[in-house]
Amino acid sequence: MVVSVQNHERRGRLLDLIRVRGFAALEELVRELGVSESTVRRDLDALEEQGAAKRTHGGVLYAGGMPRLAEFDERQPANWAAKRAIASRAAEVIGDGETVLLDGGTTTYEVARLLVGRSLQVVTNSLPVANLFASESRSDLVLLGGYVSPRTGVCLGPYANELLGRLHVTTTVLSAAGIADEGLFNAHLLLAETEQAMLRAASRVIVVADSSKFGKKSLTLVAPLAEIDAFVSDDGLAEDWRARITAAGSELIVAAIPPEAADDHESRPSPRRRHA
Amino acid sequence: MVVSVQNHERRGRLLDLIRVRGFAALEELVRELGVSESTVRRDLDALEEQGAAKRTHGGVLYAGGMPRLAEFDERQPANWAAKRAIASRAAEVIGDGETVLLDGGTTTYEVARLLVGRSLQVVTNSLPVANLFASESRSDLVLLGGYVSPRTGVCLGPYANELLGRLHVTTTVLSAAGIADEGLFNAHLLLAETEQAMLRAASRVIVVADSSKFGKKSLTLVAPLAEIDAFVSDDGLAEDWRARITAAGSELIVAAIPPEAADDHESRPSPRRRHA
DNA sequence: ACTCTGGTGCTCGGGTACGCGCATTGTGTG
DNA sequence: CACACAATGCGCGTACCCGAGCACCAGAGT
Repeated sequence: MVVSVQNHERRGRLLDLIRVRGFAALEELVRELGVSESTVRRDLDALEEQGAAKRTHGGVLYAGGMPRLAEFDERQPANWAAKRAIASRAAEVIGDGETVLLDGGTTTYEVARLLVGRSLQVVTNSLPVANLFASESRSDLVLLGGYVSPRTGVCLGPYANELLGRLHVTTTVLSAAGIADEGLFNAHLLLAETEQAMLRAASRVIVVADSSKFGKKSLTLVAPLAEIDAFVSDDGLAEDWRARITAAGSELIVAAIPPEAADDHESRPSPRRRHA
Repeated sequence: MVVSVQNHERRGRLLDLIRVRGFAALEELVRELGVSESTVRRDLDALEEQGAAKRTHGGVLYAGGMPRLAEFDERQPANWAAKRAIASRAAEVIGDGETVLLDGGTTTYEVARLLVGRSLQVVTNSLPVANLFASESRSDLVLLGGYVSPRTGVCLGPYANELLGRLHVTTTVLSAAGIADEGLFNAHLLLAETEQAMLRAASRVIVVADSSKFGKKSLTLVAPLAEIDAFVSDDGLAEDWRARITAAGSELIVAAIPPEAADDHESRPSPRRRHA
C-alpha cells in the first residue's frame, strides 16, 4: 500500500494552511490546493481522525495548537466588562512613543490589547501580553526572562528582577489582587518582588483594578498606596474608597461601564432611556 | 439602540465562552446559555458587527485573536515534512527528566511540540516554543529575556546571553540557517551570539536541520562542526555530507521522510511514548 | 388600564454543506 | 499486456444551517 507522494504533500500543505490561519473555510482550501472539494473533505477527515484538526460545518479548525492558560479560562464575564472599560481608560493616558511596562493579569492584558498597533516600546513579563506584540512591527518588545508560572504565564524570579533593575520606563501598568489601606496586595510572593522592581523602574505607575478588588487583602503587600501615581477602576467603586485614594495622593480615574452597545453590562439598573 | 440588562449579561457570557474556547458550535451555545437558537444567532450577528467574533457555518470563531509571526506563516510545506520527521527523531533522543534548551526556528518548534507533556525542564528563547509549555504543569519552563525579534519571535541581546551564562542544561537543541565545512551558520548576528551561549551552557548539543541546509552558508558563523555532538537531518542528505559529519566527530541521525501517511502516525502530537 | 416597544421563540422556505456511490485515471505488479 | 488498487472528481439525495417573518410576552410610558 503505497500512498502517492502528492497525497502526502498535499496534506502537509493543508495542515499548514490550517495551522497558520487557525481556521479555514472548505471553499478556500479547495481554491488554494487546486483539488476538488471531495478530496479536501477526505483529507480533512483523515486529519481529524489523527486529532490534528477539528472539522466544523463549512470549515476546519486547527486543533494541535496552543493550550490555554488557566487564569484566562476561568475569567468571569461580569468582571470582564469592568476590565474592558478600565482598560480603555488606562490606554488613553498612555501616549505614543512612551516606554510602557505591562504587568501580567487579565486586566493588564486588556490594556495591552488596546495598545497593539500603537507606536510604543513595550516591556512585559507576561507571556500572553508578549504574544500580542510579538509580530507587531510598530512597537518594540522586551520580554523579561525567568521562571514562567504555569497558571498565569508570567515570568518570575531573580532574573526578571535583575533585568528590571537595569531598565527604565516612562509608565508601568500594574495589576493587583487586592487594594487595602496598607497598599497593593498580591497573591504570589515572587510576583510581588517582581512588581516592586517594576515600581522602581518607572517614572509613573498606574494600577488597574476593578472595584471588587478594593478593600480586599491578599497574601503579600507589594507597595503602599502613596507609591502609586494613578488608579484606574470602574464606577462601582465605593465613595469612601475614592476618597481614600485621593487622600493618599494618587490620581483616580473612574471608567464608566458601557451602558449599551459597547459591550456587556451588569450593574447599574437603568442607565437611560432615550424615548422621553 | 438600547439593550436590556439581561441582553448584555447574556452577550457577555456568550463572548466569554467564545473567547475561552476559540470556537463554539451554535448548538452548544444554545445549550449553555439556555436560550433559543434564534436569540443566539441574533447575538452572534451583533457580535460580528462589532468585530468581536466571526461567524461560520454552524458556529462562531473568536476574532480578537493573536497575530502570527511572519516566519511561521511563510513556512514551506515540502520542508515541513522533513522538519516533522527530523523532529520526531530528535525528540526520541531526549530522555525524561532532562533539562532541555530549545532554540528558536521552525524545526525546533516541531521538536518542542513533541516534547509537550513530557516531564522536562525546558529553557528557551523562543516565544512560540514558550507558548507550548506555558500551561503545561508537567514541565517547568524558563524563558530567556531580552529584545524580541518581530519576525522570528525569539529573545535576543545581551540579557539573554547573560542569563544563559548562568544556566546549565543537559541538552541543547539548535537550529541553523546553513551548515558548511566551516561549521554552523546563522542569518542573524545577535542570534549567533545567543546560540554560542547556548552551546556553552549545554553538556550535549544537537543540531536539527533538514538536508537542504547542508552546503549552505549564511551571514555569520556560529560554531565549528566539532562542537556539535549530534546532527539530525532527513534522508535527502547527500552521502558526502554524511561522511563529513561523522569525520568531524559528530553523531549523525538520519530521519526517513515518510513516503506515505506514516509521518502523520509517528509525529502525532498526542502520543507521548518513548522508544529511546 | 391601555398602548407601544423591544426582546424572545417558533416556523417555514431556501440554500448549502455533507456523505455516499460510481466512473475515471494513473501506477505498480504479475 | 492485463489486472488490481489507490486516489481523484462528479453527481445526487439528505440533513442541517441560515435568514426572514410572525406571534407572544414583559415592562415602561401615558
